[in-house]
Amino acid sequence: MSIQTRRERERAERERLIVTAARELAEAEGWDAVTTRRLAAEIEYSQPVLYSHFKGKDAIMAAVAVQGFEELSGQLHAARTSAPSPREALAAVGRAYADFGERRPALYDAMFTLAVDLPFARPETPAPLRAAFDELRLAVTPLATGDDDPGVLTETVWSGLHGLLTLMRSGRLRRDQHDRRLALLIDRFCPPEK
Amino acid sequence: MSIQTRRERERAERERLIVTAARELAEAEGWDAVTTRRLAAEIEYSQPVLYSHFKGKDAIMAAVAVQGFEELSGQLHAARTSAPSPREALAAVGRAYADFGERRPALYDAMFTLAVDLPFARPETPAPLRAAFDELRLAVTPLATGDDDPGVLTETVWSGLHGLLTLMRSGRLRRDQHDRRLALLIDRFCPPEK
DNA sequence: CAGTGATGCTAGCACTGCTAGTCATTCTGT
DNA sequence: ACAGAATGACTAGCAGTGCTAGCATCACTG
Repeated sequence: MSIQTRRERERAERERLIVTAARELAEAEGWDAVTTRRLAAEIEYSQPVLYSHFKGKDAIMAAVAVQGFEELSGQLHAARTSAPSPREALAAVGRAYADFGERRPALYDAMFTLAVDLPFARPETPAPLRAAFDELRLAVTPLATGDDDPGVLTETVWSGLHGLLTLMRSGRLRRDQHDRRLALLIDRFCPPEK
Repeated sequence: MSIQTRRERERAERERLIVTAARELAEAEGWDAVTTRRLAAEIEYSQPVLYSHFKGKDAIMAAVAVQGFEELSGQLHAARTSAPSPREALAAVGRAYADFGERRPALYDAMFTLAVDLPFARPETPAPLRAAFDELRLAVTPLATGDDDPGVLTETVWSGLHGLLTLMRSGRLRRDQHDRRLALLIDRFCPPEK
């Protein structure tokens, strides 16, 4: 029994090792540098070992993405709960989201642009994904007006943030205007001040 | 002289053939199906011919993207000018933009997510790109309030639309709520009704 | 101690974007 | 009109990709 469990433990550990190595390599040199050969060399195992843990490269990226969601939800939570008002909470969460995308571009891509085999907005959505989305929702809903559906509203704000990030990161938006765009977006999703 | 010009004409024609073939192949089967071998077979020339016209695959995709911008700006223009009021013009342009992204996903990706060697928001930005952005700006600016900078405002609306499209198309947003999100986004960028 | 199953390995497949070098065709200068 | 130059498309190949079949070695069981 003990041997079995040790095996499983070692196996789980190696799986974590793979995910961590993939993540670090991606953050350091971008996803293009994360090839199965390179990753195998990094963990000091042969290439096919990866496939005994994951179905393929996509699955490894999905696992990295889940780690990313954990980190993101933590940062959104911190930003939200340390703001004095709902208005400032939304602004802080928006900034935290944008900062995350800027500081961890590879991670962000795995979460929001590349890997597709993660189920979003579904019953089987992994917990970290839910948690991150919930943080956003908790920041958005206090500012909902009238008959806005909280889910739809949150998705729309999220889309705005995502669009700002991706278009800027791909060189399609002027970087020096980023803060103004971000402030403008958030402002438009706050009810008019009285 | 005439022979020279005929040569150049044939060459230009073949270049158009390449771009068209790449575009049609991408629209039919996605960019993954557009390999240099496949594309060469499609135009009934050998592979290296592509490299006598374009620096590489990216350049071909960029050329396809430029075609996409021409089409997009035409559709945005039609939507904008056939609307009776600025408010409805913006809504129509938003819908036209979203429709374009839905109907021509491969083209949209070449324009807004993949190819990077196109200069955006710069002095040397190709005309079709400018035209498309201008259409958006012409729809957005009439609804600007106070001290909004038109350029920044347009970029922000654009980002919102882009985020909605990309997140939905990658399966991260519920498809059935698309219209509500789009309406909500547009609404937030219209000044409060009197 | 022989047999059995798990496990990580080497080798290789089919494919990618891209390029070097060859060869036929066409144009140029005398 | 003909030798020489140059253009241009081709075949073949390189270095790399994700992934897999099959083998050899090891740890454990009866």
